[in-house]
Amino acid sequence: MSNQSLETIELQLAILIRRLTTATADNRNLDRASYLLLRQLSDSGQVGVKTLARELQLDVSTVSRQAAALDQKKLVEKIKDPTDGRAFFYNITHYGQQELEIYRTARLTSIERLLTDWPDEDAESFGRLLKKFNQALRER
Amino acid sequence: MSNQSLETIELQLAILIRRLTTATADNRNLDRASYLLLRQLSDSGQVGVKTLARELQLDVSTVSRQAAALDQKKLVEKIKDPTDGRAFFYNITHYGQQELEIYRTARLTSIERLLTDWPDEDAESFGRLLKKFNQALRER
DNA sequence: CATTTATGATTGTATAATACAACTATAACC
DNA sequence: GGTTATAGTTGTATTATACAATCATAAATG
Repeated sequence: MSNQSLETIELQLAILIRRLTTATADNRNLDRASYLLLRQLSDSGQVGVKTLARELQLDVSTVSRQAAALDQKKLVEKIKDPTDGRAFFYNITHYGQQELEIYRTARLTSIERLLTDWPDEDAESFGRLLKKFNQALRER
Repeated sequence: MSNQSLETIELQLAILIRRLTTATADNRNLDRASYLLLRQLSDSGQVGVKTLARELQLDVSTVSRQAAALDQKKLVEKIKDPTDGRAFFYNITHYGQQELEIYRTARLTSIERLLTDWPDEDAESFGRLLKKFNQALRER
């Protein structure tokens, strides 16, 4: 790998993360943290915070608070595990599913706006490489 | 642009930002915020917080605090603007320059480790596309 | 030239996202 | 049945950020 490429990636990642931290701070609906948690629940529902924390690679305490916040807003419901007195399941609610879709669509739209004049090939590569990079981070 | 690409980018960006927020939280030297500020000072030194805030697209108050922290650690020095009683310059110190290099090298190394078996072409594209995306974000 | 307005910077306050440590309640193990 | 492990929550701390208020000085205005 050329050193030039490496240096570009290093700097641009630093910039990107700062930019996105700021940019996504200004939403009134779902905050970024809740978004991924809600997505995860929408997919692999019927799990507790421990499992979610593992899947999302976050501390259990973090997920516990985020899940409590979603519960508060009626986006999920917390159900006692009948077979284990310590454990709970979370289920996304119908309302949660709707809100998730709304938020996701808004995100898609705003990203689409950023990419308006990108060649298809660039958009395709960017998605693929982001995914590949995340994979590498996850396995690290 | 295919909807598939868009959806991939949307999700992978959300994951990336979470991952990097966490991953870079555990360094003892320079925190991420200081890093970009210090880089900026290393390049375009002799400017005050207002200019820095504009360049970094951050609120002035944020930069003011970050700069104060760098000053505290002797990584920069704060100099009164002789021509304007309200204003200051910041200059990176020799020590600051050294620390910046050390930190940057460490970052390069850890990213390089992630990309070990990436084809050159992928690394090159990833850097180029990140930069392009940041550009789009900046101009938004 | 005196008053008002604009500007550079700092500080107070608030919020979001996170981790680690301490704790509670229940289950599993021997 | 006592000890250890596990699911989850809560207390506390840190980092990064923004917005609003404030301070001091400079610039503009009449």
